[in-house]
Amino acid sequence: MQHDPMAAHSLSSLNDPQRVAVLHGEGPLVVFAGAGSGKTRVITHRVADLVAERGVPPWRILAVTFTNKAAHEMRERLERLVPGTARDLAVGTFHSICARLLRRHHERLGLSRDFTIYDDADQKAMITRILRDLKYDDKRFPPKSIAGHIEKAKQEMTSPAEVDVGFETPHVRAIVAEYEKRMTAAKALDFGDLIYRMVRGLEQDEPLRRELSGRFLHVLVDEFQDTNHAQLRLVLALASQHQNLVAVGDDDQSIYRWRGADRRNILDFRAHFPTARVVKLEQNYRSTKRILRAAHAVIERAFDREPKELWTDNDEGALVEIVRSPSERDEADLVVNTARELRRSGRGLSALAVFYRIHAQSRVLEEALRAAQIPYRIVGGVRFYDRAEVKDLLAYLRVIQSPEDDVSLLRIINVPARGIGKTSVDRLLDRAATSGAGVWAACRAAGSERGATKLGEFVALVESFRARAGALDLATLARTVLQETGYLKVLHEENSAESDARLQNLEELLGSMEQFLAEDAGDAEMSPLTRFLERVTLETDAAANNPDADRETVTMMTVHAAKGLEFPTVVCAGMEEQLFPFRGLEPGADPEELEEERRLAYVAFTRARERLVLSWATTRYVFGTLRTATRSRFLDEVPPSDVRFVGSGEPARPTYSPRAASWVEDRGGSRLERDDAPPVRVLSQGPHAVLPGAPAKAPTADGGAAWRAGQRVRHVRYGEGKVVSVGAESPPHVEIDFPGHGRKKIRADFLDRA
DNA sequence: CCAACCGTTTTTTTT
DNA sequence: AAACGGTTGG
Repeated sequence: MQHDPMAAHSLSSLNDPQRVAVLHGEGPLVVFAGAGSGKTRVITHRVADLVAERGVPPWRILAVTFTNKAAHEMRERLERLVPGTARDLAVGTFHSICARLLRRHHERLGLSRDFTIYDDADQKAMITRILRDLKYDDKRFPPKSIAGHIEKAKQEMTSPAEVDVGFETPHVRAIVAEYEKRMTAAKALDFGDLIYRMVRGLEQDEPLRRELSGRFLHVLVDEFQDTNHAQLRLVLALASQHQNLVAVGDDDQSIYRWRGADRRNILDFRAHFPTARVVKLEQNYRSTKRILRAAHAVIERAFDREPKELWTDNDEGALVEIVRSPSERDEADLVVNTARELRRSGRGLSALAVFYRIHAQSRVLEEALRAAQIPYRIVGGVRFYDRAEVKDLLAYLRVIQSPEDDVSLLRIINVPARGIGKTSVDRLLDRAATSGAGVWAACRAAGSERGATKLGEFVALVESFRARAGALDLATLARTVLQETGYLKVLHEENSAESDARLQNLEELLGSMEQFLAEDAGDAEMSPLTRFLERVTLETDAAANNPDADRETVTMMTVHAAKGLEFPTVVCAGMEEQLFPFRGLEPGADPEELEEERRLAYVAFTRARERLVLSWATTRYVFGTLRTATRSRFLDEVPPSDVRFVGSGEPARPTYSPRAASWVEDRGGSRLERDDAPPVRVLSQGPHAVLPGAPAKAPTADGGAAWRAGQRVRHVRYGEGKVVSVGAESPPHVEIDFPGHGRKKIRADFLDRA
């Protein structure tokens, strides 16, 4: 292959360990890549080098990423480094790669070519129906926990038929066996199946393993610390022939244990591959020295890590701020003030990210930002593809693709209402359960009988769609469905703010179909319909398709969503015990839980480039009741010489105890100095400023009459809306129609006149 | 078959 | 605080 000037230039910009990782030849390699150490550069440059310098065809390189966003980014970066090659690179998440391989080799794996992928909600619906048919109490056997057992078994590569859950085992096994049976009948695979089936196929079908592991000359896996056992087995099988496996990750940033991720996969890499080369990337290019010291102080207290310490040539930087607020409202004001500061200084709002441990914390922050008219954006949260109308349309398309898909069929059988009510559906379900032939077969049988006109019409409707599906393009087919089912008509007739929002969402979905068709490269093996459905089930990370990602806004997200990102200024909100760390505090708790919280804090701190603000509030509403909080232990671990305490956020007379490797607080017996002492209540601005025990703000504060239908009102969270009805309860509630949010029942003293 | 009403639950993180 | 699920009454 000829010399690529771009690649050559890039090599000289790499540091020594980075260059070793990029130029590493054959054989296994594990790269411990600390936060901000240029990990993505190493992976993309390595791929580029393999293609441009070593002449490896891109389709013979497999790159596994953690998110779809990361997969897209890698493709884009490779395209820039070595134009014309990115299209052929085999890159994707574990799930998308397995889905692709399972389809390509469906026949020998005993799968239908156009299998459907069930997400968690579909899986739950399936289990719920099984419980009903098998007459199990869904209180005693919660569908979520059954789903958990199934998921866990597949992650650990044990047959779901062998789940062991203690004394309930026989019942759970019966349910799981029925689940597997019906999934097969429905031609559906759940998320766990995608990996589990592929691994089983590879391990049991030697020719297949030879074919695939022969194809992939090089296998690279990013975020290796977050792989689970099944994923490890997959990687081992795919790399079995050439043994050119590169595992990149950071055990300190392993934050998905709860989802089956096992840090041992990266820590014990050398046990799997005794000849593996080990590279550690420890130079950090992102943060100031102070920020790194703060992060290191937290992570060095973790047990059982791969020894390493980040260092940087960057400046010492500003002190880390630890801010104490009397309430979460005041904490939100801190965020508002920080945003205003950045706007004033010309840095802009996009320089600011706010992290929290759980989504529920975003509400107060949103209210404050809205009230201050500061634009913000939430990463994650409610997903587009989770909205009811979107799921309805997708369910229609899935039924058109394969009517055996019971879960989708039952979702749409009476949507929009077509006179197939609960009684009819129940009769149908009983019939299906008795015959064992699936719901669609039951529909067809029952639909042909007299007295079941509605059902017959429904069957005819679906069949007419199926007949036309091949001739119509995806978007036209979807439009036809919306029209001929009357779905659009019903929404138009409803003519409310909510129905408008739904129509808009459907319009957006149709738009994304058209875009998909335009960009689509085509695939001889799969129809566009199949591929589109697969994509929307697998590409659920909100960041992947965010149109306004670079708008000038504050960004807010959970710490999990922040992994891999960086911002000039980071505010970590809610640094309190029982919130962050959230778990692992109960006496009998698994110590690993607290360890994971610690790594989560490390991830959060290391996102910051220049300024890190750690905020906590002495009181906070949890489940609508006021809770007194204590500072997070992680705050106490940051060296005080790197900290500026704001709002008496400092511990009372701290003494460092190197022995215990933690900050021990000497409260000197003075109750007044305690941080968890009753706070002096400072009233914050805004419509929520209500003294505890004081009468709620009168809804008629402007001296007018009580609330009445048709009135325009404003809510801090939902914006302007129109009163639909006024409740008689106390405290008074009002039902409001908010454009874009639908109908909400809101306590009247949380409203202002618009 | 629906709206209204009640008590209950939510809040970890998500491919 | 507000959404949700189940029940009941029209």
